[in-house]
Amino acid sequence: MSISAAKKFENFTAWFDDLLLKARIADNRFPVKGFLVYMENGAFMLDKIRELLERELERAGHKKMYFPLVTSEEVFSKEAEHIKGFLKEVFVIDQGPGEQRLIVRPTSETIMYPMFKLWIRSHADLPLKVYQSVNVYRRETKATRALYRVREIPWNEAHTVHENASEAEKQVREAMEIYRRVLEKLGISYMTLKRPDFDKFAGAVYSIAFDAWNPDGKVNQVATVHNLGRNFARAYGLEFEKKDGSRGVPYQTCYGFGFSRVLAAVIAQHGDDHGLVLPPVIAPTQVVIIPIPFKGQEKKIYEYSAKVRDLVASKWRTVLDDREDVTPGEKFYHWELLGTPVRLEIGPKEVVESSVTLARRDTLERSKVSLEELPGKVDEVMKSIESNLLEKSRRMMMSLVSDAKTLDEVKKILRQRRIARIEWCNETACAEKLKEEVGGEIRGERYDIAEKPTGKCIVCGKPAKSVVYVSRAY
RNA sequence: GGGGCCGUGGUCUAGCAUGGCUAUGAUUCGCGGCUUGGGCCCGCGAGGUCCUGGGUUCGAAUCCCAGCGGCCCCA
Repeated sequence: MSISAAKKFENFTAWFDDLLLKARIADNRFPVKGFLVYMENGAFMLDKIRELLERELERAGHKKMYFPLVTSEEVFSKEAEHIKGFLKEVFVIDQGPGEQRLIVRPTSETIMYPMFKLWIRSHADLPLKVYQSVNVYRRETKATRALYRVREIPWNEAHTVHENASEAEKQVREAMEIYRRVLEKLGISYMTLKRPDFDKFAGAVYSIAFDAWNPDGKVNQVATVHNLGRNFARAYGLEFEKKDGSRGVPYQTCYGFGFSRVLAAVIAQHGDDHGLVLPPVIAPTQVVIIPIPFKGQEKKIYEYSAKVRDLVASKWRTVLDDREDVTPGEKFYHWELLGTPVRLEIGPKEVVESSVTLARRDTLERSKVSLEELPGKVDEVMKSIESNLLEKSRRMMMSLVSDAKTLDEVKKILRQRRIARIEWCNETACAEKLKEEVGGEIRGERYDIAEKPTGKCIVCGKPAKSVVYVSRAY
């Protein structure tokens, strides 16, 4: 039994924007479009998400570096497809008359790869695996949305260089696995989709995206993994000496993970009518203790509450909410809004029994726990919340997808704010027609499992070549 | 890229059509009191470039133009 999450499905935008501000995650009122202020809870969670990801990247042998914010127009323009994809949305710094203009990174290929050229001499320098967690900047022309579509994008980008194509291919799988682990820890469910050619990263051989479900039916692309082949390597003159003494052009991959979109997914997938529901690993406060100080017994209750706090605070981020001008009921709502996973209520009864009442945020279930059992029980509940969030989110993801055999059915599914699975002939013309007719776009075919088409293209009726997913998107 | 709607204390909002009193109410915030197992109540107080700039007018939150910002729909 959990609280209703009806509000976010009824009017997602209002629910979400209201929550961002009330839960002190982000303030969208900064006077420049597409830029927002991350307040203490948002900043805290972004940092935690970053730590989770960086730990995984380090484990897999990536090295952290920091590259400059800018490059020159000339260097930026070397890879033809890439510049075509990004030129319209880069911010440009005008240094004044006679000085070259600078490009602010929309992503860092063009900034890193000239350096890779200097660093890579032989096969012994490969594989090269580096990453950085920085902001990138894109001058979005469409409407911006807090966390989902911003112009200052906090993310992590990793870039790798390999001797041959199969090593690069292997790297793609490693990247997918890293992202899977992090998203799973956060209870986020998603589909991994290989983007159709017309929608792949500018300059890539192919792109795989992590599309997380969203209550309004517009999928949220939280991460992408790209196999770059040798496109950039050729454009930026990367070369290395092979074991046999001959020279070769290396293969590259890159992958990006959007912290603000992942945070948005956490909020959107788990939140309910009372506010945030946070996975323990990123919750700014993990345990809140609420004393219920009856008249004449205040001292006893506060002292006991402090003792309980000391019992859990060494392991969990704990707050004893001993404000005296706020009623316990109001505190319940307050900490539920903030998504605090575990609440311990302490009144006269608990003091007498040497117990606490434990309420978990995801289901709001309450139980009595003795003091001796408390530390173990808290650990257990935290684990249970983590797995419950993931499980619930996965069930929702599955329930959102339906097969469609006609464009009308696709339309109907999208109108229900859901995701359609269709068969397609792989022709761009059909993709465009479909987009025009139904208002959603082909997001790609599953990467994690092979889905074989058995029928005809939903648009033109010719034999289908792939099974793809259609939805609206941020 | 095209179209529509909108912008009033920190937040939400009335007023705008048909220009005219000290800009409405709630919430929030501060102080005091009372309460405390789900947003309690009472008193006092604070808080406004009515998005910005220009125009029309004796007079603009209100009408007109431009810009900035937000939301929705279509492509």
